[in-house]
Amino acid sequence: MSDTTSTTPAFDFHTREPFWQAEWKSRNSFSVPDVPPADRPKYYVLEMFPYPSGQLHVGHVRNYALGDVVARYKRAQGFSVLHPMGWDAFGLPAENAARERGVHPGKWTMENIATMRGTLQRLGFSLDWDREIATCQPEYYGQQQKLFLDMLAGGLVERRDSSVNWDPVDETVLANEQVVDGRGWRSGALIEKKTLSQWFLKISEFAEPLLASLKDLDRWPERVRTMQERWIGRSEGARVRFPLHNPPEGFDTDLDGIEVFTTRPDTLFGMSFVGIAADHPVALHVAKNNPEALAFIEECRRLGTSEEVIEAAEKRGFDTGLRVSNPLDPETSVPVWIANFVLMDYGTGAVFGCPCGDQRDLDFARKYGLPVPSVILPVGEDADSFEVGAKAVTGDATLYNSGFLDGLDTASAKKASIERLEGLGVGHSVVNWRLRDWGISRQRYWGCPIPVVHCPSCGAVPVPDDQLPVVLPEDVTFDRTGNPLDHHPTWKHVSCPNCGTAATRETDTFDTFVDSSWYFARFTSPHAANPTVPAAADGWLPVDQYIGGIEHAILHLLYARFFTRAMHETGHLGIDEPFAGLFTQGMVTHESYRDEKGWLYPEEVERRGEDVVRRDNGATVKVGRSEKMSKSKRNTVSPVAIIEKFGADTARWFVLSDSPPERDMEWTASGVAAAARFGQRVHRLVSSVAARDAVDAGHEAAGDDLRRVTHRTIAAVTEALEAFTPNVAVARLHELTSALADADRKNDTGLAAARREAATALTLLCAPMMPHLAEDLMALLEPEGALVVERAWPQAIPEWLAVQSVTIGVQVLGKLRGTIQMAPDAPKDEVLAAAKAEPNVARALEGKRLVKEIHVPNRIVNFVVAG
RNA sequence: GCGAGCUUGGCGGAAUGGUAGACGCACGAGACUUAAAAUCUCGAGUCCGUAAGGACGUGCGGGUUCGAGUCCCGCAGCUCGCACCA
Repeated sequence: MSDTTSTTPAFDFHTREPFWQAEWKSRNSFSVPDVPPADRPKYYVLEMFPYPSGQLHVGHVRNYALGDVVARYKRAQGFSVLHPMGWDAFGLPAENAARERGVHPGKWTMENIATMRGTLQRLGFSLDWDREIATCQPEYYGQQQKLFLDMLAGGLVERRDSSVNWDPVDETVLANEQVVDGRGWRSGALIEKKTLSQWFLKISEFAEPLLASLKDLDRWPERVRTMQERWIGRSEGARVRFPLHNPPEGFDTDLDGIEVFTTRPDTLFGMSFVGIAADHPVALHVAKNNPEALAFIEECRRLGTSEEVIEAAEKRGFDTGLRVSNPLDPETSVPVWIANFVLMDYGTGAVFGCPCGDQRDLDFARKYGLPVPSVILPVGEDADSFEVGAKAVTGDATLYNSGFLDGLDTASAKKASIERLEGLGVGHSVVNWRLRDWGISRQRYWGCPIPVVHCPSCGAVPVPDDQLPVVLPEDVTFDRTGNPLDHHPTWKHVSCPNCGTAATRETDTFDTFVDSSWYFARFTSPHAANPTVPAAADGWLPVDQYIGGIEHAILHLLYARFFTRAMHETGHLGIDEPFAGLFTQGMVTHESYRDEKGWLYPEEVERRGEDVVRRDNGATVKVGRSEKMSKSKRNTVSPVAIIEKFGADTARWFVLSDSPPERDMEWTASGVAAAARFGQRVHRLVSSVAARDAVDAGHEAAGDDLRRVTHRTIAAVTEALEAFTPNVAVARLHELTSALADADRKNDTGLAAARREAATALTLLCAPMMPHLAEDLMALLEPEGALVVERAWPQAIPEWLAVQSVTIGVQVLGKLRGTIQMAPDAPKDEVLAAAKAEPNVARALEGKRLVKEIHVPNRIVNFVVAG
């Protein structure tokens, strides 16, 4: 190899990368047993599994490269590492493909999986492929059906009516995000609200523990915890019942009052109206014989879906003519309004309006000329002169004009008012949660069948264990609207497991968030006959490091946390929290290019000096800012093309360089080229060392400096990987490479041992990022030695971390005036003397009186002077 | 509206309260080459100065400190999330 000319590429990734991949595979380098071995600590690294959309994109490459760095690093550190991969394989795009192109969702999905698996494997990730799972396979979803039935038996599931977005043209239910301006995204039809009987998981019963244990997730990003906290939405207050003064005829007895949730019971004396949601039972009752009320309600419903954002500021209402009395002040009564800003699905769907203490109530009162009684006095204001203006009172205040609450501060008044309400039997303190139960029924084909049979006499009957899994029928058609499961000729017709009479299967399938709520547990025993195997699941879980996009900060992570608890309750897991550490990585962005004809792909343009031009005709192209890659702007890069042109190691190295992983990173052609260049440079250098420097050379003093750099680099890279900053590790490896290049140029055999040591360290330290190159280099350095994947992480020797001399900055009044070289830990008086002797410092001190001398050993000297 | 995060050279970024700008990109100069590519070396925050050196400098304004990119208070801009949550 020593006579290699500089024109041939040193590292032929086209052949070497597949070679090492095959080598790892044949040695089962990345497989681990279902039960973690007792002789080593376990480490479970997991990246969020992908939806098989068709092609891997560079965002995936970044996600999985990060995870692979962790996995390979931990493996080298002596951990037994579980690092599995699978597919979030159910979902709507497969059905859309079926409708648009006539391809069966299963076929479409499995083909996509094959393509994407191929790309992942070509990237050389250290995955245990024997554990691969696809959620669309009965082996997986059948176990999910068991989990569901156990939760049903355990009282964690409920069937109840719920309203959905119904597209009357496509005859399908739409998710909220599929409803655009009140119309179906595909059909354009006006969406209707339709009430269906649906299955719910009782996540709200877990609101308290889900909230409480957030504080223990100290290796989660603060903002994810905050988002979940707000989503769960605990709020303390009171429920208060307002008796109807003038109930209209025909009112049900349970409608003889209006129940309100409030966090401000202390402001009851400031009440000027009660607001109810458009869908509130009282509102609906009023609308029965009041066309105007009905018209207003219908308008509110429309606004609910379409112009919500535009009209957000506009408070509107309708006076029902009903009045309620104030329980704390029974002599008074206030009107009941239907108000568009009151939500039916929060609290009780009714509020009492205290305009002086709530901006919305104030806006509403001003608009409709309702009174604004002043009951909250801001600290420092005078009761006789204070008036509420355009802003409601918030912040520190005391109550006044409020009977027995007068003079109390907000907190005391809340307490006192609740006590009074409870004494009167008209209210009580409650904790209200924003989190609502999780509706999991979807009227779709491509999902996990809900394992229930509906019998006319027995009702909803669980499918018995010996009839599981309930498998999706293959022979379905998408040539008509609606759910194919529903119009399948035979599938849904079964006999009741209970009584044997003719019954029908549930044709709804699970929300695909269910599939991803427990896959991390299934990975620990992916082929077991039960959902989990306790020794495996409890041995490997929790996931030590979970890595994925911030877009899953709330739903997926919250559902997975809930599911883990539910699986604990039903005996499938022994833990409560699935993910001990969470890392959310940023997006990959790219410049966009366009000319007058439209957007251009990056490969259609090239840089010429300052300009970017079209490759085909040289015309100048307009360059847009770097933003999230999207097909519509054509600012995408294909991982497959990058691998073919530069190799997997280059792609991996590049996505780990420069940008810290939690931030967005910009994909640039020059950055990829630099990564490729670096890999080749390392290969040239290490080849040179391997060819020239004897394996058994002894260390000589000439190599001391290089040794120090080597060990400092080992320490620094280790620290950087521990801190999840591979970009910093990359920088340190550049430095080691430069130092080795300097030593390589010197024709000094005294450097031989130090060069070998540096080359070996460089190889091992690069390995988590560029594993194939590292194997090639190690094979050059030690042809008979072990593979890199079988080697331990290098250890920095403390002796060589010590520096020979330190550069100490010398400041005068905090301004740097010079630097001095000193032996490490030199005595203070020597350092100060040398500092004063530094010519530039001496000049700055001249004629000044020394007030104070600051000395931070090995770092800085600061002279404080006067005069 | 509420909340979180971010703001450092031409660009991406580094920096336990202690020499700001490591490392990389782009750029410039040079070496090698008939030439180019590749490779290698050197340079570079801005301004003043031939230089030595000096002034300024981490979004803006204050503060704490011998010393602030870093800590505290206020403000602005950008990004993201939630959004009439009673």
